[in-house]
Amino acid sequence: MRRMLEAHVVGRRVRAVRLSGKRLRDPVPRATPRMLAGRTIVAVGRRGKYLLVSLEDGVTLLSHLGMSGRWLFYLEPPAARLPHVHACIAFTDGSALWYQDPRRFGLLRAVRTEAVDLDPAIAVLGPDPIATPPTGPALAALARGLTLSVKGFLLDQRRIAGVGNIYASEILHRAGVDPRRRASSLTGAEWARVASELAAVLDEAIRRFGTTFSMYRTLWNEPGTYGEKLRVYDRAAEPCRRCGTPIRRIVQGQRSTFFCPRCQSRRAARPGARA
DNA sequence: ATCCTATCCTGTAGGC
DNA sequence: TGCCTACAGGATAGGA
Repeated sequence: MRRMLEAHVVGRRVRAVRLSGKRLRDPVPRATPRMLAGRTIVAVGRRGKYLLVSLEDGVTLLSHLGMSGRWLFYLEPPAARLPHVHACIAFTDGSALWYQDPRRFGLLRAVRTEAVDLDPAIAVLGPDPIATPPTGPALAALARGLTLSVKGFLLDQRRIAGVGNIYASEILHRAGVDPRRRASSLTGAEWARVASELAAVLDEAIRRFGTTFSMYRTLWNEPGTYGEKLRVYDRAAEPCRRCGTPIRRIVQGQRSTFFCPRCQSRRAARPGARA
């Protein structure tokens, strides 16, 4: 989304902003429209899952898509109105950016650019694995002493910022690690595999514009194509693509986890591993 | 500090 | 067809 927004909105000047008035994760501050109006977008950044749309005069629009949020860009906004649109940013050239979010778990607020890192949502984030690809030893250090599961570890944005529920399952399958293992119990070799698969999965998912299995769309309302690459997510009872064993679905911390009980066991033989 | 649970909200799929 | 439950890409407050 950062890359798509960068290509389409940098250089455009905000004419006006309309809000639905509905609360998202937090209330959208009423000052947001007047902080953006009249200013030109100069860059689009990202920290973990948060988008940072920065404008002139040191103003940044902070945004998170939550579970069901999407940004839609229109050269000419449609006359028919969509449901669940909580922000319409109209540009001076007639184009527009709309924020749509049925479940309203997203976040939207304008902040001072110099204070972005102090924003409570941003301040708690751990290292960003795309900006700085993690090494095995670095992950092992972050996990030292923790009793939570390795799946829970990957999902915790305060430890690693940016991995969500789909990619956590995918990373652990590719790394051959059981998601139920305690994070502190992984060997150095296992952390090394998690680190490299984490980087590989995020890289390919980004190149494919994300994973659409229902609601998510790109900036142009098209599905992302990483769904074609999924090995375990949403494939309960289907055969593992590597060994044919039925994929299992379990629940960890109220979130679904998908894994192959054979490939992701401690004894599993792994491709490329010595016998 | 770490962990676990419940909660916010709407839409959809599947069983009956 | 309607009615019901379960579940969905996330983060956080509050309690143990």
